[in-house]
Amino acid sequence: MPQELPKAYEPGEIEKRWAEFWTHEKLFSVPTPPPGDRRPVFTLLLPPPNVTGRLHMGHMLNQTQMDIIVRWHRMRAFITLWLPGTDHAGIATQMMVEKQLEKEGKKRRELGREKFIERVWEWKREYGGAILDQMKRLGASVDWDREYFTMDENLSRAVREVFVRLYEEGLIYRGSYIVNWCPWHETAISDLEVKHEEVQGKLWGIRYPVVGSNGFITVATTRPETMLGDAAIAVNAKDERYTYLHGKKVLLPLMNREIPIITDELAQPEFGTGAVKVTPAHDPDDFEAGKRHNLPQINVMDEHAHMNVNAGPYAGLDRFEARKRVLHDLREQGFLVSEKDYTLAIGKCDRCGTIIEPRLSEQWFVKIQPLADRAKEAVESGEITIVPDNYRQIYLNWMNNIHDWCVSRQLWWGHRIPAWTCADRNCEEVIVARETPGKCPKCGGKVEQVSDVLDTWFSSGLLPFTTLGWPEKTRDQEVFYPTTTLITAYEILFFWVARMIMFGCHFMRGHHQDPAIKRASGWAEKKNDSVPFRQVYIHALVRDAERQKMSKTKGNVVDPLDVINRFGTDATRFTLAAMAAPGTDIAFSESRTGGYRAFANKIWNAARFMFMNVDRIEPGLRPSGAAGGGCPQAGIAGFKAATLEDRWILSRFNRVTADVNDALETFRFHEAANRIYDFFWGEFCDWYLELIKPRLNTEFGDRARIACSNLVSLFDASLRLLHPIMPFITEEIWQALWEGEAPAKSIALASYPQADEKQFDLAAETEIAILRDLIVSVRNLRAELKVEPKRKIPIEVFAHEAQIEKLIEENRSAVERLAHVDKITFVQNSLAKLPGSRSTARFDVHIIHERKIDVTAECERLRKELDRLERGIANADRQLGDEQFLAKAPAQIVENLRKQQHEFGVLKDKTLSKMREIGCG
RNA sequence: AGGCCCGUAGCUCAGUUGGUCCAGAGCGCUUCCUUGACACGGAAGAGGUCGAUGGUUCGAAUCCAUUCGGGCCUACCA
Repeated sequence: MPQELPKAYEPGEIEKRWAEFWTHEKLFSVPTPPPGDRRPVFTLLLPPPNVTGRLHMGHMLNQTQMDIIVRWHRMRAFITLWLPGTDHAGIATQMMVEKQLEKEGKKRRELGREKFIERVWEWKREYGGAILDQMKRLGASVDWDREYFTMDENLSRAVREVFVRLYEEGLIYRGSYIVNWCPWHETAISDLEVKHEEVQGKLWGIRYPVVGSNGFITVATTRPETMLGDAAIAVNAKDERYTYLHGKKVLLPLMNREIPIITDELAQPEFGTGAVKVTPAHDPDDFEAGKRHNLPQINVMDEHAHMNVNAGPYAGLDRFEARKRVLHDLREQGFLVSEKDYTLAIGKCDRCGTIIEPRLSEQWFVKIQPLADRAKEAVESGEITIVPDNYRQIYLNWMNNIHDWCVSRQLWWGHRIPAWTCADRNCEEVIVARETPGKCPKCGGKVEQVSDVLDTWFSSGLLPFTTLGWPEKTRDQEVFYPTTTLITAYEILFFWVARMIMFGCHFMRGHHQDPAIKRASGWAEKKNDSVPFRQVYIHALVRDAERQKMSKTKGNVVDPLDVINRFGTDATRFTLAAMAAPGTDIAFSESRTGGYRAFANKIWNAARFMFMNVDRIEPGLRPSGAAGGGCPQAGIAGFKAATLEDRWILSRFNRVTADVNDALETFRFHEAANRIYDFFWGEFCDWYLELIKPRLNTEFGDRARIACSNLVSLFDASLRLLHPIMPFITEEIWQALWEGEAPAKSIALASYPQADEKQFDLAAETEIAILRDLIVSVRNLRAELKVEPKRKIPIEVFAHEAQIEKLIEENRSAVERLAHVDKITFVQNSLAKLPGSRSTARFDVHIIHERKIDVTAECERLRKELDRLERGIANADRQLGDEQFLAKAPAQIVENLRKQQHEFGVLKDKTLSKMREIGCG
């Protein structure tokens, strides 16, 4: 046992040491359980951080919560697998390496695809692991032996398999459609990757001359440059204002091209002039309209969003420069009829902020409806539960309005689409295959692989089964699929969670989890094992102290590693847990973290106190009755409840244990954390330790030995209770407590406390509450009467019942010590009216002290007290006089109210008599 | 345009299905204490009509409606 623990807790060295120990000893590695293993299983997939990622507060919160849940299950003897890995993050990683090249004065295209990808792998080898190293620092108890990377060969093979199967099932198609195009990245992106922003723009009115008349038709647009690609003007068939123009043509200004006037639902009579320009190559609605009317798709921009040859005189201009010129020319030529302010929502690229251009291009799509239907059903039927509940509805709403998913990206880094096209211009056959085809199966010509790669979320959506060996059927899948829980942020509910559900339900259809394991794990009643997880917990967003979203541009990002360096990982974890009430965002406050570092310090010093006593009383003492090896164990087995305070703390421990287990079951991390905090500090340290000090100091054996042994057993159990939240300090003290003879290699593998109802003791809790009241009352009086702190004073006590007098008598020395009293005298009459007294419904206490009380202050206090009591009595009278209340309220409530009414009555009388006595006005 | 969340002490937040919480915690603040686990400590204290209004109920911080204030997300309206 360490004789000399430092006085103050220094987390840095301790945390580093244990983090290394845990990974080095492979404590959290989970070999595949053999057939016949019937233990319960808990599986959790780490939402893979980007390889380019740096740890931020969101990760830290996410990982803290996951680690708490994981450690809690592991300590309750579940086979607990937490699977870590990283995501290749197509766009982000490619950008990172491009920037690196830029510094060397090189460009991606100069290097060529193959060389470039080599460079990315190099970069990945060099810097890719950073975030996982940071995770180790947090103590994340993941299985490092199973670490994956989404571009690993086995996962890549699975991606190809999925793509080919979906294609064969008709769920993937290729075609020319309008997609969100980022001109900066030069790639298509999905709807989800577009962020909408309200901006002040303009709405311009442009008039088009009607061919064969002197008339005009006026349309409105926010993007005038696209008029260069107009293919028609649409009016609504029901709009009588334009009936006379049906079948006519207009002359497209600037381009001098004739285009038809068509009738289409696209034009809504209420909006603007009721006439709308149709530009099929530059707007999704117009695209659809164009198809309905067989209009040409005139693309006037290239992949950089510069105008192309189709834009005639504007060719070569950037889109915004072109807009200026078009407007200028329209104005000069008299076609621009109006210009007004207009707020519009423009789409920007999520990553670079460039304004998205709707662009007509050849892309690959996943036909989403059949997948979405099953994914919706999995949640509606309760096969997957989403916590908090309101996210369930958000998920379903999204599923109901889902669009086909554009999965191709014009990038180099990623899973290349397993599709080839015949190089022969006359053939152009498309082949989708698992392996590179030798030649075109149709014409025998040479084939070229499609250059696009897949959306990064395509591969991450497969992880729940691909990390378990899919497409092979493996024992890992039987045991660990469906994964149990997913803990993640709302931000990726659609990007990732929804896609996992769609893919999981589709590709794992017909899968069955090992029935014995499923039953043992508590999922017997769930019918469907194709789902990727049984439950999803969506955690909050971490904001800064001012509730602002953290962002690099605002410069308000709190670096978790910086916080950890100052306060310790345990304190940071505890902060996040304690603030993580489900459904509400966290405003991260460092003062709070400071408070929890103090808590760690408190634990540390309580441990020093314990060790000091063990060394003195019984060196080599171990916690008694502790079960190792993660067997669940109720209560504290070896605890000998010899005294009132022993019975009390044992009861309290069991109640807190029940609450903590209950809270963790439903992801109420804050409640678990606060319960332990209040117990350890407010009850264990403030009262229990103080109460047992005299016993520890007795020179004669048994009393001290029992006290010491109880202390050690209680401490052991408390450490285990706290361990999931504060893994490091608990490991440090626990290992010291067992001095190399622990029942497990680590506290992480010891058993988690369970409540034992037999150890609940309501009587002890009530009695300690009375003694605490008495002690606090005396301290209170001392402070008010300004008794010098060092001076012991005599008190008188009047107890309402003999039992209470007996209780105080039996605990006389504790009262004397903790209230700094030198003599207790029991009297048989109320002391309530005496100055320098305090009353409760059970006793009056009076301190004998010559100092005059401050009458004004005392009267004011009494008036407040009286006021409080009278309000309480009035309330109770009103309710108890109400027949409806008596008839409808539960008996327990009525009884408690009666009791309260009585107690308040007693106290009111006491207060009044005292006020008369001191002469309050 | 639709949807969601929040508004409780100076600050940051708890308060699970309405009653035993007419309200708790941490930080901050005031007074006192360096008593051998801990000043990252101990003791005592001040501080809130739970955004506003109306309703449901025997009973509301907790449910409903309206309203004000703050935040967020989804959306192809020129």
